[in-house]
Amino acid sequence: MARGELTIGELARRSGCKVQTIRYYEQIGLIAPARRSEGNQRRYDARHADRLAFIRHSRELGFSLEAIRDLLALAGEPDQPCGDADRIARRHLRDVERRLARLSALKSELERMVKQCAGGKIADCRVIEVLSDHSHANCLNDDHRSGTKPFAA
Amino acid sequence: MARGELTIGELARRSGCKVQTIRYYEQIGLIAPARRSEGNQRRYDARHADRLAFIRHSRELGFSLEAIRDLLALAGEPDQPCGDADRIARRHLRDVERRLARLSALKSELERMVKQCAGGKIADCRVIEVLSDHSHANCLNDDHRSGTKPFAA
DNA sequence: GTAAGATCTCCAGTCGTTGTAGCTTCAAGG
DNA sequence: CCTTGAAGCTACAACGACTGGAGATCTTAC
Repeated sequence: MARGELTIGELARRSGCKVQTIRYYEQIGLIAPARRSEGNQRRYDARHADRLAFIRHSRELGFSLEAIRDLLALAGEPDQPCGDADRIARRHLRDVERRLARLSALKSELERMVKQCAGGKIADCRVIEVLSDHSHANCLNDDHRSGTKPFAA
Repeated sequence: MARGELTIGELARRSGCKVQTIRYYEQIGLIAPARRSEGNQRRYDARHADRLAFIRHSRELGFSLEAIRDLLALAGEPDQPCGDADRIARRHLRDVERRLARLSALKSELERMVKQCAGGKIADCRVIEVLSDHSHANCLNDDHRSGTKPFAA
C-alpha cells in the first residue's frame, strides 16, 4: 500500500463514520470515488479524510446531506464571498431553534404527565388519561388543531 | 351511510391525521380494519376516532408507534396497575431530555459559528472553518471521538 | 345521466443510514 | 507455499413513519 494511504476501515476509524456510510457517501456522490488497489479495494488519502471530517462534523451539527453538499462546494471556492455559507448556517440555526422550542414544550408536558401518575390502576392513570383526552386542561400543545405534522420537534 | 359514521376523509379532518396515514395505521395493525361500505369504502365510528386521537396525541408527544402500541394495549385494561404505562412515559421523557441537551449544545455551537462570520470571503469564513476543523477550540462536541451516531440529538 | 370529488389498491420514494448474504482480497504465521 | 481470519467487495433489503402518485371505482348532487 502506498505511503500514507488508508483502507476504508482505517478511514472509518479515524473519521468516526462506519464503513458502509463511507461507501454510501461515495455512492451518492458526496465524496469522490476512491482509487482502487489491484484487488479492487478502496484506498484513501489525506484529502478524503479531511472531506469526511467536514461531513461528519456538519452532520453532528445537524446539517442535511444536501446542505453539506452545498457547504462543501462553497468550501472549495475560497475566493467567493461567504454569504451563501452563512445563509445555510443561519437557516439551519433557525430550524434548530424551532425544534428546540418544540422539544422543550414537549418535555414539560411529559414531565407534568409523569409527575401526576399516582402509581395506581390504569383506570386512574394520568399518563393514559392525558394521552386519551386531548382537550385536557394540562395540554400545552395546540398544533393538532391545525394540520401540523406530528412530532416535528 | 349509517348514522354517526365517518368516511376516512372526515376522520382525517377530525383527527388531524392524513387519509394515507390512517390507512397506514390500519395496515400495520395499529387500528382495527374499518367496516366497509357496499362500495368497499371505509366507515368509521366514534371508537375509531378516540383511538386515533390517542395515537395522534401520543405522536405529538414523540412516542414511537411501537410505544403507542403498548400504551394502547395498556389503556384497554383499566384494572391493571399502571406501572408499565408510567415506565414507558418515563423512558420517553429521559430520551427527550437527552435529545434536548444535545440539541441545545448544538444550537450554541451553531450560534457561535454564525456570529463569528464576518461576511467576507470564504477563505476567512468561520462557518466553513469551524466545520472543517473539528479540533477547533470552539467545538463543544466530543462524541465523534467515540463511535456515536451523528445527529442523534 | 353526468360530473366532480372522494376513495380504493398498489407501489415507489423520502432520509440517512444499517444490516445481510455470499463472495474475494490481504497480511501474518507456520 | 499454504492456511487462516480479518477486512474488503457488490448488491440489495430493511428501518421509521409516513407521503405521493397512477389509475380505477364509488358517492353524491344536480
